[in-house]
Amino acid sequence: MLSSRQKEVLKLIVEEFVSTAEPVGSRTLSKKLSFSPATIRNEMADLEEDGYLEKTHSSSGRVPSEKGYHYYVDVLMKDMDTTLDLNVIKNMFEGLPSDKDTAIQEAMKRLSELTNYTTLALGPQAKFATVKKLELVPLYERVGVLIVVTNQGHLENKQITFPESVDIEDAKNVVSLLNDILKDVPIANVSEKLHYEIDANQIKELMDYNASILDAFLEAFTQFAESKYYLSGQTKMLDQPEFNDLERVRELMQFFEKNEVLKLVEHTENNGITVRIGTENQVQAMKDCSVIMVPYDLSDSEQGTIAVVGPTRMEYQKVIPILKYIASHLSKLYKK
Amino acid sequence: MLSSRQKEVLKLIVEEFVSTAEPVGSRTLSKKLSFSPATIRNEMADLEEDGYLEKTHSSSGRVPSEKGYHYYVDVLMKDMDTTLDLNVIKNMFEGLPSDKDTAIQEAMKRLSELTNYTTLALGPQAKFATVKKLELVPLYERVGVLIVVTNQGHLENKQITFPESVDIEDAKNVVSLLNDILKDVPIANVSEKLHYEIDANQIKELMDYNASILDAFLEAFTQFAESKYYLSGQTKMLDQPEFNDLERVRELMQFFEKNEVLKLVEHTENNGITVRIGTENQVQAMKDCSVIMVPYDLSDSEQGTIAVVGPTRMEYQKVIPILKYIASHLSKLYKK
DNA sequence: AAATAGCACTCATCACTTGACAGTGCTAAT
DNA sequence: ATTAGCACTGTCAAGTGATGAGTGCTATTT
Repeated sequence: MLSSRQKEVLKLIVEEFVSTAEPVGSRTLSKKLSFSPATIRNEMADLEEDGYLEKTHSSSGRVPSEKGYHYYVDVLMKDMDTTLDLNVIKNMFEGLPSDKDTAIQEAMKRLSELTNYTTLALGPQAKFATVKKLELVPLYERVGVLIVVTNQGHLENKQITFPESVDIEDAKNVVSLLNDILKDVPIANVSEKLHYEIDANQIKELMDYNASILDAFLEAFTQFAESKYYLSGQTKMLDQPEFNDLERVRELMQFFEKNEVLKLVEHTENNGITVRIGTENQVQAMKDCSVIMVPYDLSDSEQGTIAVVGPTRMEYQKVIPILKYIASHLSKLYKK
Repeated sequence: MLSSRQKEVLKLIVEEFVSTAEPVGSRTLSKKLSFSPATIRNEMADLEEDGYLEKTHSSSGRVPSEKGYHYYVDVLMKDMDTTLDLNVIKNMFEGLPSDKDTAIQEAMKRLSELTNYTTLALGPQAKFATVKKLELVPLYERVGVLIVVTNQGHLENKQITFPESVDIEDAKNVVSLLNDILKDVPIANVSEKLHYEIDANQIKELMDYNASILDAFLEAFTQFAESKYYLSGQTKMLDQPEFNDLERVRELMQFFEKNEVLKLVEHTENNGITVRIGTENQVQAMKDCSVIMVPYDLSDSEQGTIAVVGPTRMEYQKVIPILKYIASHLSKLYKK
């Protein structure tokens, strides 16, 4: 258990380091607290022993450790006044497009501008979506587009080229059959359901003579399950002094380029705000970064996640309240 | 007019510099040509006077200028044997997905891996596409999705929320009317046509009582005209020694992040291969980069562009033949 | 006349030293 | 319990000198 003076010191070190990016020395702190540098040094030595602080080299000032940051976020911030200036985020929701997907994308762009950190949004998970309608639009001979509309208004499409042996009218019949079978079936179960019905029912007759149509249909559905995400303000990260190393920048950009970003927001059981600091992210390229994430609801069946990514030396105090606010308001925005 | 020895020297300087990224000195060249360094120096001095070469500082080796690169690409390469090793690009087209869009995306990824440069693909321009079918799928009360399918199988969708005063059955009628009116109309002309018909015809009656439906329709179409592009291997650029400067990297990444990449491939009248070197790109962030681009056809009405982006010190000799090959084969791939 | 050897000169780069500076830990004094 | 004093440690920026690659020019060779 930390003494209240230790808390005070830790808090000031975190805040000072967050704003200056320089290790904090005892002299600096003695100006803000009415104790001499020597006293502060003793407190700092204790905090370091307990793992809340670290030194960059033997005679440097102190820097918060992951544990230190966590204590700040979990304990110290709770006692602080984190009401936020609504003027700041007022324009956050102004004039958002009516289309949900693009609205969230746009909101994340703004959030990135507002915070100067990289933001990540996981589109509403299609997991819970169900099939609303299937449609096959013939384009030209033996080529058509299969369109799947979900109950949430998302859609997926896939061009299908039929083998010569297939009559496009037959294909249309298949689609109309599928429509009956798959209506209101959750996307995740489509594949299963389809296989089941094929074995049991008359589709077999229709499909049997060419399995490739079915494959095309199935492919369209698996594609559908892939989750989409939007990354905004990747380059904000480059403005952080911790990324003035070329090797580091390359590692980071390669991480952003690969589709591994999703790993960052995996395993969020908690349905409030989650803060992952440094190595907690389990990703090499993010070992000195923090991710703050929060789920949001667009409707009863649509849930997504938004996240802010920055250096461990992140303005938690500023970002967390904003993120909370946004998550709750995104929900309201489309629920009514 | 350059003497044949000058050509030889220029060619070797370009190739040497391309592979080493170090200014080329006379001693290096004298090993490859049977002349003494002094002789080479004289030739280099002449080439510099004529603007084909540059020095990085008063006593450095020579580096090709933009003019030098251009001469290499336009003149010297013509005399060279540029038949390419088909084994290398053999797997380029293997197992590409049947969906055109993702196929091109995937092909560009492979091209980026193969060349180690950043690649850019402009999806088939929707400009020439015409409307094949409109569909309105009702989702729940007062909300529906409008789907537009083009003759090329692309589609666009937009969620529309109807005002209370609108009956969704009316909306369906409107769509069916629009279907008749807009069928086979080029996307680019839809807006015009729509306005014209509204003034002239019976839609007015249907729409008049709430203009916002129409606005939603129109918005869907303008959105549609936006061209999509795919950028692959952005970070390949970071492997180039010319980008070992942090400021430069930031500038580049910010350029990639903004949607300005399209500026690079604008104004390509030529319908063969186009090479833009350095400042020819008219973009600050690309002033020491080259872009090699080539149009491709997917069908009579679908045309796109693929491009390779790298430093001016690019392996033109390697990239140009590959790009030519790919462009012509992409065309064949889907034309049959 | 073309090619080359020789030489003085120019820059960039690298390793090294040096001094200023910010900070610490410890001990003794308050 | 707090603080003043002091020796010590590591970082950083500036300055220095040696090294080496490369040039331009001129005189000489072929």
